[in-house]
Amino acid sequence: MKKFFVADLDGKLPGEMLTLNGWAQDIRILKNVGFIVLRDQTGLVQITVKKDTEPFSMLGDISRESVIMVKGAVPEKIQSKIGREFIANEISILNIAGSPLPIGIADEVEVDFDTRFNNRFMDLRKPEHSRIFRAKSAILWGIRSFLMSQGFTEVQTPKIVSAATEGGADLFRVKYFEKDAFLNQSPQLYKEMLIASGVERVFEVGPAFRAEEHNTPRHLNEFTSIDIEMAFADHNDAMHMLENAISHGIENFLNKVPEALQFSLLKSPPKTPFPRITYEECVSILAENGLKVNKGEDLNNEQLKIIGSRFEGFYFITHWPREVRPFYTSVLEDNENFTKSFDLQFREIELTSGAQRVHNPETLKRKIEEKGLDSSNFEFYLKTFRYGMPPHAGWGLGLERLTQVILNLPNVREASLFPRDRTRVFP
RNA sequence: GCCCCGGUAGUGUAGUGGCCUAUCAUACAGGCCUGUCGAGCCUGUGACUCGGGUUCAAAUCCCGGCCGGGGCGCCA
Repeated sequence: MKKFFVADLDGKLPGEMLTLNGWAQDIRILKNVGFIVLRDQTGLVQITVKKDTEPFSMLGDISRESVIMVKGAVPEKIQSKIGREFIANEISILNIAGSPLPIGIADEVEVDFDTRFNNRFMDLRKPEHSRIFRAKSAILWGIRSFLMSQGFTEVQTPKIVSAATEGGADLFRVKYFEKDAFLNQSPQLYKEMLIASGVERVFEVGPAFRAEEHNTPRHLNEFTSIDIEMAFADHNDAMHMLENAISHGIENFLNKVPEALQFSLLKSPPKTPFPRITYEECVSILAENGLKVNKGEDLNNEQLKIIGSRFEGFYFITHWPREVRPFYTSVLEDNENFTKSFDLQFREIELTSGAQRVHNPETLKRKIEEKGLDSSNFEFYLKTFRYGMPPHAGWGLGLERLTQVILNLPNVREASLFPRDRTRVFP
């Protein structure tokens, strides 16, 4: 049906009869001429309607945001400030838009988050909102193609599960016929089971669910997790894979999305390797700033801001104390108080958590119990460690948070088409 | 889970007890206008989150509900 896009008009010769489809963003009727600003996913064009032509009489019937088809041609000389112009010979209204609009598109009026998300389909007609998802798509595509080039297989694992992955985060409970089940908070256990299956490098892009009642600009209750797991690898290998994946994702975004530089915070792919700082070094820096971190304690937001201010962009915090890491995290050979783990940070925002994993089944069982969990609930998982499990490492990367920091969005909800937060389950 | 803040036309706002018959912008309707482009000018339509209370009088004060924004904790 649709032959080409508005942006394809560039370079077309006058006189060639063409058909455009799109939304009538604005209509201006003067005494002797009329104009429609037509929008499609590629941009805007001014449709010029001369008084002596047949479509002039119907201009008044076209409401803003109506869907129209226009036949015509580009003029000899473009006079519109938009930079694209099209002289209409014939206009058809394909679907009239109601009025008033729930959100104005051409209006220069601020709209609250709540109104925006209640009317997300309208909100996304604004290019500054829809382009976030073109960016997100391109970032993900770059990461995906990089992982594919490194011998990874993309997998899909269950989101309805019977047991908690890590015991920490709260899970959403669902009815599963006569049983209780949960929405998975992470594909962690399944990724590791696939390592035991002999698929040496796996990744998954899928939803993760957290039933935490937080209300912040960086939390979603359903988010997209990019998760990898690789056999015969340690935490350093996993960090290499991560920084290169992110760099490729950003490179693909900057190269493939029109006008990416205009709205991206990052103007070029970040240089690898990313800087690394250990947890103990962070504690020392904070001590110099008069902030005390108790032994084995996580760093809070205030503390992460201070650490983050020392770096331009992405950086790793490595060797976290064992107390703040899940049971499947392996510890350093020469100091069991610290782990072969890392977080990827951008300023104070945590983007990734990763580690080398425990691969010895007895150690793993002991660590599950040390965390106060019932190891019998993890038998399906532990079993896969008893018949030939390689050493392995991996990470989970939050796609919405990554998009948020690359585009410098004030709120992570903007990087989710239909965000799920503490109070929103609609639309 | 704890704490703070907010809810006024379709949208975004002004308003802190009587001068509110509620401000402004934008949208919408009608009119004017030699090509406009955040068009301009004129006229008009349109709103106090819900329930209870205080008061001679409530958009305004109090209590509760509903809805939202944020901080902490926790996390990706």
